[in-house]
Amino acid sequence: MSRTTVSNAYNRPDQLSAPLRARVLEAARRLGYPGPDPVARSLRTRRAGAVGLLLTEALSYAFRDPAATGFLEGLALACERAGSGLLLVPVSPELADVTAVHQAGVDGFVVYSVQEDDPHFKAVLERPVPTVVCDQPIGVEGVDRVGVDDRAAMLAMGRHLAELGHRRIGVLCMRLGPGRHNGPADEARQAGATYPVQRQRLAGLREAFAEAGVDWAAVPVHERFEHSVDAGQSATAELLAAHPDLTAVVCTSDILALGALRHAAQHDLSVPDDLTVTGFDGVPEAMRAALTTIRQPVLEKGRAAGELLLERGERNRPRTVTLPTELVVGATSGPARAPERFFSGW
Amino acid sequence: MSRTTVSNAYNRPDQLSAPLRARVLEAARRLGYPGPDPVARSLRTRRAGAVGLLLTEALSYAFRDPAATGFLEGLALACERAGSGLLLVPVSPELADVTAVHQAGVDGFVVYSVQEDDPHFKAVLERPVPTVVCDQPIGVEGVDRVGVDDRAAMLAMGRHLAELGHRRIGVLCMRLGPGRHNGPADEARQAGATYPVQRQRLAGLREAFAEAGVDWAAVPVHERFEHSVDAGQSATAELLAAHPDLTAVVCTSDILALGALRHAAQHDLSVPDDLTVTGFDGVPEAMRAALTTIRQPVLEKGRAAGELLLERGERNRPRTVTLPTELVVGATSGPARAPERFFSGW
DNA sequence: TTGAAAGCGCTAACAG
DNA sequence: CTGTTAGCGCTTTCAA
Repeated sequence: MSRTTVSNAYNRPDQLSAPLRARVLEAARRLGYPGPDPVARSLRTRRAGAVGLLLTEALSYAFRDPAATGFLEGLALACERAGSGLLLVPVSPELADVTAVHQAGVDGFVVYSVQEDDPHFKAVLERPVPTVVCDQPIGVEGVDRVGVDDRAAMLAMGRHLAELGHRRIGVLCMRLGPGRHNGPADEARQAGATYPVQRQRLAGLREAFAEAGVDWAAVPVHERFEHSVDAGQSATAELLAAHPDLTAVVCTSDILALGALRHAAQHDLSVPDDLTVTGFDGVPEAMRAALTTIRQPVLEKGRAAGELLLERGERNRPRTVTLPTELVVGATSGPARAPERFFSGW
Repeated sequence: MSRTTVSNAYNRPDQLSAPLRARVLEAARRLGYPGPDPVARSLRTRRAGAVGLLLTEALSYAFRDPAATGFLEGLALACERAGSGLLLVPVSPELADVTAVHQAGVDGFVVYSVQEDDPHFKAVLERPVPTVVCDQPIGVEGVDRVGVDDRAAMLAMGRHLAELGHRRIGVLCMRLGPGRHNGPADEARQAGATYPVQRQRLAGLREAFAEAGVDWAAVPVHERFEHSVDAGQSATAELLAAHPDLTAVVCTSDILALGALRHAAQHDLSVPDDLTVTGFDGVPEAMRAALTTIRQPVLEKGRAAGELLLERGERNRPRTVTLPTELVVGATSGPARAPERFFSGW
């Protein structure tokens, strides 16, 4: 009996008679043959049957960030439908060890929100497989992208706040660039941010307040390396200590905003009467807290990224998918309090 | 120049001179050679560099269940440390299509909480790679397992409730066996449960109440196919409608218990004065709600599973890891209300 | 240090 | 319907 016959027995049941196939499978079982080796098959067919996922953060962090899990859920959905596996590539974000990217047996990569010039990302680009980026980096040649219009979204948020009379605002943002920077981010650092998404969000906000006649140079922006509720809380404390006159804290993520809310609660600041707080993302926790935020379709982003990568049948399709966002006015934004009301407790 | 030299240039820099190596790499770049093909390398070295993960539920569900994400986080941590990828195997839980398991190029499988006789699990066992099970199924020969003592944990919970004077309790449990069953689960169904974890938890509870002289046959057990807060809520409504005299609702998961709490809140039942509610797992949401529950180290489970699979150096290691659990008495369990206090509003 | 040869396990042409 | 042949791209002895 030849190898072909056995191979056919497994892969193309219609190419041989049923009894013969049964005989083959029976013999295989008797001999303890575990079926075709998937790696050898992949080598031969030039198809790994899996999509690689590259994240900025440590793999384990992704499961703690609700926006990331939403994305993962959507991506997993798309992979399921296509019968493709999802390989989480184990990169140590601080380390520039790229072997994991080289070692990944995948048919393509999805890159989720990584820094410009990320070495792992560069390694991905060198691999001869298609790549789809979600969110960041932007404008990489030959690479499809799915994301939202961060600038426009934050512009809408800024206008909402300006309409409410806010003129003295503070901003909490996520990591802007290299280094474990925590604290105020001056305009130079803002301009040099290697995370386009943060850059865009700040730009949108700046534009909205420029319309209201607010000088951006006077707007304090505080950066946090870690993305967590705790980080948001401590950053808010810092921000308000330095600028007691602020009427609103604008955060570039819901997680940070939840930290701001926690600070407010612990310091008997009434939201929104004493302080307006806003977020970005629209994660479940934030919606439960009635946070004023920008909702973006995180699950759809994952699904779209997966589909872009897996359904490569049709050429000439859009190489960029921009999903819609929505300003959700919750219970944490209200009219700016009168200028004379100060709080010494900060 | 020979293949060996090129291979060495990539894999064993110490086997050739630095200048030669540079020359090779330079030439590779010039010729557009993307580096060694990971699949071919895997075939040759007989190492895929990835761990496969098999879940009961659809891949996408895993990201929504906090216990599962905790497990994933721990597993991802172990994989990171070992430099191994984590391949999420796309199985459609309802479908018995096993090809995804056959197709996965992995060095081993981690199986998370699947049913006995799950066809995907069977397919995993046929693969000639090591396998580690978390939670379920139990007692599979030649397969390592990490889990907790579900029976003992629930025994402790039952005793806690019995001490508080509860005698008329109702139980909400997760899927017990095949079929989309929703509603009361009689003793036959309980005994025939194909999910050992649920079986064990019920057994522990039964034992505790037997000690208190309660006949298990009189304890209503309601099953839900779906594992969600909504399911817990509707099951609680059903349970209390059929048994208005219950003083406690014992849930085999926090998610279900959160649903019970929601039902109580929406029906003006005071917890724990009118009704005691308990959960299982100790997920963050539940701890925030001060739920009385059993805390189990979900992250550690993931990490232990990964380590068991990846650190196969030492032989004669324990083939089973049983992690500790802890009864956490929160604010949702209190003394049973007096028998005469009934609620007609149910 | 470098090169030649062997083969990991499989599938896709093609010929019978 | 079945068998023969030829690689997929790599690493690893082993010899030069």
